[in-house]
Amino acid sequence: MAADSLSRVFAALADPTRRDMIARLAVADATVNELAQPYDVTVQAVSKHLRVLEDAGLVSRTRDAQRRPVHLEAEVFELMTKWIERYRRQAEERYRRLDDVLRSMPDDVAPTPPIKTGEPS
Amino acid sequence: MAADSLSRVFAALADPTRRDMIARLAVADATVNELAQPYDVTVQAVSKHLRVLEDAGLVSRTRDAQRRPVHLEAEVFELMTKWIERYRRQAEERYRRLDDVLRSMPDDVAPTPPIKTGEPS
DNA sequence: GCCGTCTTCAACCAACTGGTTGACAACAGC
DNA sequence: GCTGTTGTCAACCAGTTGGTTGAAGACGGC
Repeated sequence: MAADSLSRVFAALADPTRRDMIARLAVADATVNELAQPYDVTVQAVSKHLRVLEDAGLVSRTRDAQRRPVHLEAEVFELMTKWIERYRRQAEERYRRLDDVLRSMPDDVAPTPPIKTGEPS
Repeated sequence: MAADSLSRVFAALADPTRRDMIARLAVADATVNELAQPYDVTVQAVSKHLRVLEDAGLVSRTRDAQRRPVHLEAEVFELMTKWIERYRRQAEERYRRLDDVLRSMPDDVAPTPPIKTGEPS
């Protein structure tokens, strides 16, 4: 299913709790317990969320005794912005081009497909 | 669940088929049938995908007789880029600041802060 | 008015998700 | 060596998702 990395990243960020964790990790690294604090869920649930984020490459976990500090890996964001920007630009350019075409179109070229109707000759 | 708009947008883009549709819609508007052509799924499945994209505000559908041309709404992309860029910048700045601190830190200053920040021990 | 085309609606199904509880592994400290 | 803390693994459950088939709605053409 969502095997490709882009799908994993988008899916990971589709959850508000996970986005909030990202927001907090942008400020400082944190342990699983610390991350779990503000939410009304078990530590296990948070651990699962972190796994999703880790699989998406958005965070990494190191070892510090029995603690597992979580660290934000912001580079992956570029993957997304690249994808997004690509199509945003493409769409924008298309609109621009379409505008030009419409503006330069003489009256006798109707935008109505001249298929078998009262033929516009 | 994914009630907020940001979640809907991310979730919508977490599917490769839907991302592919976006890519094609960036080139030109298309009908449901046209969109369904390349994929090995039923038209109904594609219609469902389009509903997800529409709910996320990524596409809009107009009426043209019994056809429903699908149109890409690229503005929503900004919502995402804004979110992403915010935390990417924040994380980057944090790393920069941390770098400064480490660089300017004399040996006799213990790196143990009163609050638990990501201290590299 | 009927037919064919394009599209959606409804019901159903398998798989995934986000949550739970319970057990257990790893480690610091006493 | 026990004990407490931190975190993960496993099994389970309800709800969502992405797909299917079948029926029906909306419309142009004849």
